[in-house]
Amino acid sequence: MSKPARHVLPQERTSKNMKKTSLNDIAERLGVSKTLVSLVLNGRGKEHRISEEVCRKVIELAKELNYQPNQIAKGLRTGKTNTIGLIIADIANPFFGKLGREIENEASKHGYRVMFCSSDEKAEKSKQQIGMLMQGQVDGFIISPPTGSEAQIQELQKRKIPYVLVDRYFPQIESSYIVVDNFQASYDATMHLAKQGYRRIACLSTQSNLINMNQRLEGYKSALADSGLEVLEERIKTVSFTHEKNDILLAIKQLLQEEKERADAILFTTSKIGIMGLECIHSLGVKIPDDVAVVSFDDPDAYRISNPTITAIAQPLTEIGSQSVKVLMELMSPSKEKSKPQKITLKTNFIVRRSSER
Amino acid sequence: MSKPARHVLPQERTSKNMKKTSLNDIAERLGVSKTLVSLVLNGRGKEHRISEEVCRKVIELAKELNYQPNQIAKGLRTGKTNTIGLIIADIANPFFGKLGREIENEASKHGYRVMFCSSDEKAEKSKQQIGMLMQGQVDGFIISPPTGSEAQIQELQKRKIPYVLVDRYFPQIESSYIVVDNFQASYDATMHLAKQGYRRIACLSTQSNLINMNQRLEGYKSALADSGLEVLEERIKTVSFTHEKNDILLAIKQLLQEEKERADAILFTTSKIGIMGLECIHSLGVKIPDDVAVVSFDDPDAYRISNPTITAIAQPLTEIGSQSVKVLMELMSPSKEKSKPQKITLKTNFIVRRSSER
DNA sequence: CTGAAAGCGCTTACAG
DNA sequence: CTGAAAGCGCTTACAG
Repeated sequence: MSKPARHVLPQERTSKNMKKTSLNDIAERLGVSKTLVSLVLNGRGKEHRISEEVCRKVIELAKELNYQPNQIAKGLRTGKTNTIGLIIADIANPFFGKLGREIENEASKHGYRVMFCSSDEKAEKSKQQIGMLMQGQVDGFIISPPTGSEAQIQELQKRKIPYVLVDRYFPQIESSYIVVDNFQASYDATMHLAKQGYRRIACLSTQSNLINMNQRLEGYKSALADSGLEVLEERIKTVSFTHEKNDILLAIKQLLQEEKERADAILFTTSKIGIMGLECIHSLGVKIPDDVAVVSFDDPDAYRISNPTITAIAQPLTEIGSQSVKVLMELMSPSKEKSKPQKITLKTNFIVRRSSER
Repeated sequence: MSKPARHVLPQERTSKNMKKTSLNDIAERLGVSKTLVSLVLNGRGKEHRISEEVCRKVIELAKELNYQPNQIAKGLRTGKTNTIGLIIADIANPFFGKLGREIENEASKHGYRVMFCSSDEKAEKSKQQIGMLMQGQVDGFIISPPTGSEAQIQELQKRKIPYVLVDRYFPQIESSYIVVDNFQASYDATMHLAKQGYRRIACLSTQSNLINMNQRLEGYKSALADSGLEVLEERIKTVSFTHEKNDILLAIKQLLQEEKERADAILFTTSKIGIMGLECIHSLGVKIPDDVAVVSFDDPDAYRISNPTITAIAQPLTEIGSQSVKVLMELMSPSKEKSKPQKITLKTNFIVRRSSER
């Protein structure tokens, strides 16, 4: 009885990893089948009425051999990876970093891990990243989709791959999403400035047609109108993602210096712009809030230790994170195949600090 | 000729995913073997002298069917996942967020993805996370090991699982690591304060015996000694990870108010402590640098927009990130099985700003 | 109560 | 130049 020739893997196992124990090892040592071991170790022993005696033995040996089920093999068999793909603009941006952390926490409660990709707000990048992760690596996605990524999202839709959008969405595509009420947040912030007596309120935003940014602009404009203030196009500046630093300096100079009617307040629509904007303001020697008041979306650490402290529109990151995971979990559960997309809009938290005092 | 009964997966495939195309689909449609298709699609057609005609056909059909190789299946077969496990304290902490981003960038150049876990500096957490990811999910680890995680690292060592440590390491364990010269950085920063004429220089650090923190303390003490200044234990305060906020406020009060000989400068050994510390200092109405000078490790955005701007010890995050991936890649390459651990110490960048001006 | 067998989608040593 | 077959480590429908 000659054994059939054993195939040898390219990376020889023996030197590496000291041969991890597999289901088979346990089965052989105990003289039972893999089936039984698998059942027992998955806690389905009782249900299959396997004797307590046998169960105990299996569990003991598994512990002794420090058995760790190979998730890859499990994944191949079951079609589940227990992994979420997270596509955001930049994990180094504290806004997304904090969001990522909240998603990690909630995912972990459901037994899920997360894989992240930074798209830098570039549609080509997110397309490549989604494509890569779609190759059987993740069970679903949480995505903050960049400008121009509609087709990718539609592709996910078409392929019935579970996903939820965060921070922004595409109105023409039926998706689940978790966002904040950007219009209201922006409206309230601008009203606050107007009530404090500021008359020449400017807005510095990003050059994108993403819905969240558009809504922030609209909220700003509406508040001006409702306060009897004029909406001047030259007080609305937008900056690109790529040359942000220069663009912002230029915009702020125009807002504060070159015009006759210089702005007496600025609304920043993201913390990234806000932080750079504040640097520019300081470098120009302009005083906050005496020369110009400042309000910004998001609430990074920097705004609390800034002097003066910066009035902020804080987003409920914990809730955005946990809700996005929860909704994704529902989409991924086999039972709820036909459930409607969930569209969740959360309130922001307006924190008045010294930068907008009169 | 009755077909053998086809097994049906629990999650019925037909409704989901519209049956992704597999190697087999292509092979069948073309009337060739899976082997051939696999070879061609992996660019090994020439090498195996498969006719150009056939190669072209395979590649064409693959494109047409939008074939995406199933990475899980590939992983099971080859034992490689092309994924790195990243264990850091907290992805929401901008220091680790930026590091994560750099690691992501470099990993992507090598065709790798990254999975992150936040350990909150808790050994139990990192143990659980490493254990989870070790179940065939990642090819190697980049870890910022918390206090008390020596055994976990030794376990990786024992199992010959590739890993590299960042930010800190355990001197008693032979590992590859990428760190900065913490002693020198701290020494230089303290000397800078001494040269500016500050005499009562305090240090606020974390309650941990991690080597990086110890070295920062040692650098501080050495510089005091070399400047002819006394090292007073009551000027060295440490705070726990859990109650940081309260601890810091208390420590700063003690440093600045309750003592007769109040501190005239403070060295913060992390940006997390630094940011909270600055908040406390502001809330106490103490002026920087007139009442107390400030220097901090790390260089978050906050330090540039703070008023005054904060003198910082910036770590070369790009290089730490890229080096850690490069070293890990070497460890994971089958050729270099026996190479010695790489121990890399990088220089920090001292940025003098207004918070330490005299 | 338990086991033999199929199969997830790949890669690769081997044979021709 | 090409294919049949084994096998990575699991899970599960089916048979007894």
